[in-house]
Amino acid sequence: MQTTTDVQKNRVHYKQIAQISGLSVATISRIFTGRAKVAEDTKDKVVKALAALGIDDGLFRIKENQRGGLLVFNIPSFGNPFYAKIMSGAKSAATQRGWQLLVNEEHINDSTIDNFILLLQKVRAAGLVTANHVPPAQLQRIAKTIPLVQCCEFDRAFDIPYVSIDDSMATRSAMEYLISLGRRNIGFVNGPIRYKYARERLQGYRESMEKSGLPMDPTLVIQLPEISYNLAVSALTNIFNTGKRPDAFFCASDILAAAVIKVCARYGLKVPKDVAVIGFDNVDISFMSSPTITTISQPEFQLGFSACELLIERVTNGEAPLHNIVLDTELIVRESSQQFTT
Amino acid sequence: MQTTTDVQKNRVHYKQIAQISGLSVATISRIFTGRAKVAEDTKDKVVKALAALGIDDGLFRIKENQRGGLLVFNIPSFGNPFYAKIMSGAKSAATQRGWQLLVNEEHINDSTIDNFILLLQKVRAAGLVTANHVPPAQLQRIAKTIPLVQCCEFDRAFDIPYVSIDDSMATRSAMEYLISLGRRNIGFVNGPIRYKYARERLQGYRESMEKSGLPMDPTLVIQLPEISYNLAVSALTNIFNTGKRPDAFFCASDILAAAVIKVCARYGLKVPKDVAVIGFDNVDISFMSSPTITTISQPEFQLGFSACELLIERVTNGEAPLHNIVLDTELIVRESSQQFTT
DNA sequence: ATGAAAGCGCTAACAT
DNA sequence: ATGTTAGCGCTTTCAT
Repeated sequence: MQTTTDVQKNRVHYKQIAQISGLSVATISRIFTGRAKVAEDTKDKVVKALAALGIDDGLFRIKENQRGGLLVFNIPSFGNPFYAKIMSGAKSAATQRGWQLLVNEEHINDSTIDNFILLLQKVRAAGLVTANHVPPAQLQRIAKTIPLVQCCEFDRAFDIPYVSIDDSMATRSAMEYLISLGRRNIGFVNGPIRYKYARERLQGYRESMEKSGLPMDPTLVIQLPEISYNLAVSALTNIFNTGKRPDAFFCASDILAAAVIKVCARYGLKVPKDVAVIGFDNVDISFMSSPTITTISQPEFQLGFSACELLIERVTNGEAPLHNIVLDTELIVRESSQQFTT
Repeated sequence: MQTTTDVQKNRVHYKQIAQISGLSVATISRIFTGRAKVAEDTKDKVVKALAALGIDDGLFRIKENQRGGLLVFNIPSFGNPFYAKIMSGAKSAATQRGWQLLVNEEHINDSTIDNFILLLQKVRAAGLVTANHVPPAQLQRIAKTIPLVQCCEFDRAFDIPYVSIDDSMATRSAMEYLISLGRRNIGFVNGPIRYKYARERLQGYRESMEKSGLPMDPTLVIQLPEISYNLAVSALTNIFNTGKRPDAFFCASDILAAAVIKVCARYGLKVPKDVAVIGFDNVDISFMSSPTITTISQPEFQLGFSACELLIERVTNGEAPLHNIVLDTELIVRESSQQFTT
């Protein structure tokens, strides 16, 4: 037996297959590693031997086993639908090239990093994509352990490649649109500031307000400790209770935009007439809600796809030159910001 | 070198560690397998040796490596938020017991099964939970390959344990509630009929209608090929275009309920006054939507947790007696079904 | 293309 | 608790 902690029992050994098929263990080894030519006839013998051992997937395993290994995609939360399409994209890229991809949900920080690295070792992951915010110390530690690509959220510090968007620019385009509609008293509902995307969106918001000479009301800038509908509802209720009546909200997530719309309804404010609302991510909720939500669409599928491609490149090509990818976003105008709705 | 396709390079060998630490390979082996006692001093030596080799996670790896292996949780779609909490539950159960859990998204059928089994082999999965509909042939094949537990969706055919709810009963309770509100002309928007849950919910719907002596209009029973908001909108638009005006809809998913509400709004029908709507799953959208959606809540976290527990039991305890778990559901009444809303 | 046999990495049995 | 040594499974080399 080998390294494994031996949880999987009843493992079939080459010796057995060799005996049943009348071949040598060397040939069996060659077949499964795919590192040498074997005759079709010989393969057939092995397939039959496997069948006799109650393993019916022999043929495929033989054909495909020589290809890529396992990649892990880590996300902070299954609950945020933003990641769904990203992972579909990543999975496509992996499958196309004969690699496997599995997904892990974990907030990576000082207290979880040990177990996380253990996980990567245990499954013999060949590479990792993170869509998380990872504190610098942990990021560096991971990068030492395994080929790494950052997706969406990233840190430029350690020359780790990333695939992302320009959050600041995307935010400015949405803000300029809001301002062009005549909105002046614009609030901002943001996610956790430890995320780079949150810092960049905040910066984009500030720049747009300043550039247009609009006064910024700090009480209208909400920093939530996480992307949470309920937390956003509470925070906005507090604001409205103070009597403030902004005429627009830019939100760092569609989920937060949905919360704004809900609270507006409770206070008898019409969206978009009284309050225009813009979200971020173009998640399903943005077109299911009433009114439908104007939002910034990220190329999620492509983000995941490119991240995975980049990772495979790095895993196979050792020390390829570092290159990053920045993809375009798109403002999708829906009911929550239009002046006149049907 | 061993079995591995050798994608991961630069592997550290026990011999190296032994030389640097001045110990024997046997001791290194003992430390990593955890199958024998080793002195703390000795461990320290190894930790230092690992550090010298640029591996900084040595200590933890040593401490924890003796524990469980890898479990895989397979779901049909990342896009359906219903699975988010299930996976959190499963992950908790795994972590508590020192097992690792990764998630895979795959529709399992005749054309994907080979690659899927290859995946399980490649990552050396010790066990599998499926939340998918898996056709009988593929289900049997998987069960031969690896310890298996079914979660939510299941097939009784091959004595594979499952953790689920009573879909038929849950549906009847919702239907009885609708009927008690005086609704008589009740439509049903269902998911793909290949899913057992869809068949059971349809049956529950039929039984309730019959029991109450209500006439069933087959054109008001919609079978969608997948849980899709857009498909539901189209189907409902067709119905409303024919002039039909049911006074309630029971939906096999909150996503479909959201679609009903949207289409009702387009046709000037008030929810719940003109049309009462009930969904299924208590997904986030159900309380974000306006009106909020009455729904059947499943104990998602517990479903995932129990499925994972059951799996670990089966993996470790070989031939434990088969036992299944059926958990309770709860009807959560919200605005979309209440006669008088604020 | 295949087998025989040597080599390698890991584990287990035995001795201390 | 640790080292020695035998043994096992897999890969690779060499010969055919």
